[in-house]
Amino acid sequence: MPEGPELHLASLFVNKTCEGVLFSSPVRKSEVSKNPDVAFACEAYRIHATSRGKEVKLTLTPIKSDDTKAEETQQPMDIVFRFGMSGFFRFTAEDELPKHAHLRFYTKEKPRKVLSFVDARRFGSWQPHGTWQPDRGPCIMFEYNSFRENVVSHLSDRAFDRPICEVLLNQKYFNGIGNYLRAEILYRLKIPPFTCARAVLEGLGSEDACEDEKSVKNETLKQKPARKITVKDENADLLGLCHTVPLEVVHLGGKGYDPEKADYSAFKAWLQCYYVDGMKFLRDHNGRTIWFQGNPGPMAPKVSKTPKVKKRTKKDEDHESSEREGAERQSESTQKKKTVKKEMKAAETEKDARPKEATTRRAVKSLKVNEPRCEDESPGRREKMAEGPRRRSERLTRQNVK
DNA sequence: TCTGTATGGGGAA
DNA sequence: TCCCCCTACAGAT
Repeated sequence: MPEGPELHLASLFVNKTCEGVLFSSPVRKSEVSKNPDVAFACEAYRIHATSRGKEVKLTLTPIKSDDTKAEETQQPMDIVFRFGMSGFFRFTAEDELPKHAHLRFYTKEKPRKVLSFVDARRFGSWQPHGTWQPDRGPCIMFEYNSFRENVVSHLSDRAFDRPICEVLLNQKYFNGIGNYLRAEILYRLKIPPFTCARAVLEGLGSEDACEDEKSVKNETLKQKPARKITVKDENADLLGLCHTVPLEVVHLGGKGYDPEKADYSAFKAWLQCYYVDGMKFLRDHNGRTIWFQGNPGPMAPKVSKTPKVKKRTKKDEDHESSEREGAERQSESTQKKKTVKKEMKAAETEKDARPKEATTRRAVKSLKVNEPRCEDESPGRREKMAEGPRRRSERLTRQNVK
């Protein structure tokens, strides 16, 4: 689900569903989550959400009653969330608690309802008494001017030595851009993804040429816009699109990128490049898939990386007789190391044990080598890969309709 | 049953 | 520059 637009839509969802709702402590955390407990003692409090880039802040505000003693008064608390790959909020009845609801806020009113932070993969995190992460830059959507200024004034930073597609994921400068947004933005401007970022950004001003248009868009955001916002690509530069393209997703009004939801179709139709049939894709230097059209650009990796093919260790090299054999052996040793670790983990964790056992069995048995693949040269596989999530989402949509 | 992939990012070397 | 944290799913075998 979560890039900047999804985080913002999540904050809108919280504010809409929790408007006028009183909550009551304790705030409960799942057993399995490694995130911190939220110690917030209050008989009645309200919840309000704000977003900034790829973070959401929940503010818990106590409601004072007449018999509350001054020394017992709970101060307001901010909890800052990052959603990882699968985080989102849901508001349900207590007996309909979603699977993987790792942090739960209960209503005061009975029968109780629950605002849950749901996160299947548990890559998400929260911080009680949290603040916006200091290393993250201004929000691409709602701090547009300072976002531009932050990029333009730091172009000498070595971070900009890298390909533009990789720099767009650097949250120090592009707080809110994620994998689908970088593909969509570069596609609109027909910028080869592996062009040096500095070369692309040099010459852009800290002031946006289309400022009037932007303020209109921000204005419409407060209400539900009557018409769809479309970007005039010919007028906007790359930094401009880093602002307007995510706002288009917000204006779609659904949940953004979330194949599990029935209203996913509007988002899917909005995508022009990411996972779209006929588009090319490559692994970038961080092992993430970049979708694009046309020329990949001069800084494209020589060999597209495959996550399963691990780098060889010195120990492995000592025992090698040839490059190929060595690579195969290393792959085995890496798998074995993983197996040991996973076995230990499976033994110590009783909750969620079944999937882990399956993983362990898999790891034990799978000692064969995974041949490197070059994705952009295998159209059959590419089509299948592109098709996968579509089929899945269509199936899920059908299920939802039922 | 096995493999590969997925909207992110912290931290070790 | 990597490995790792995790679950769920599609497709291959």
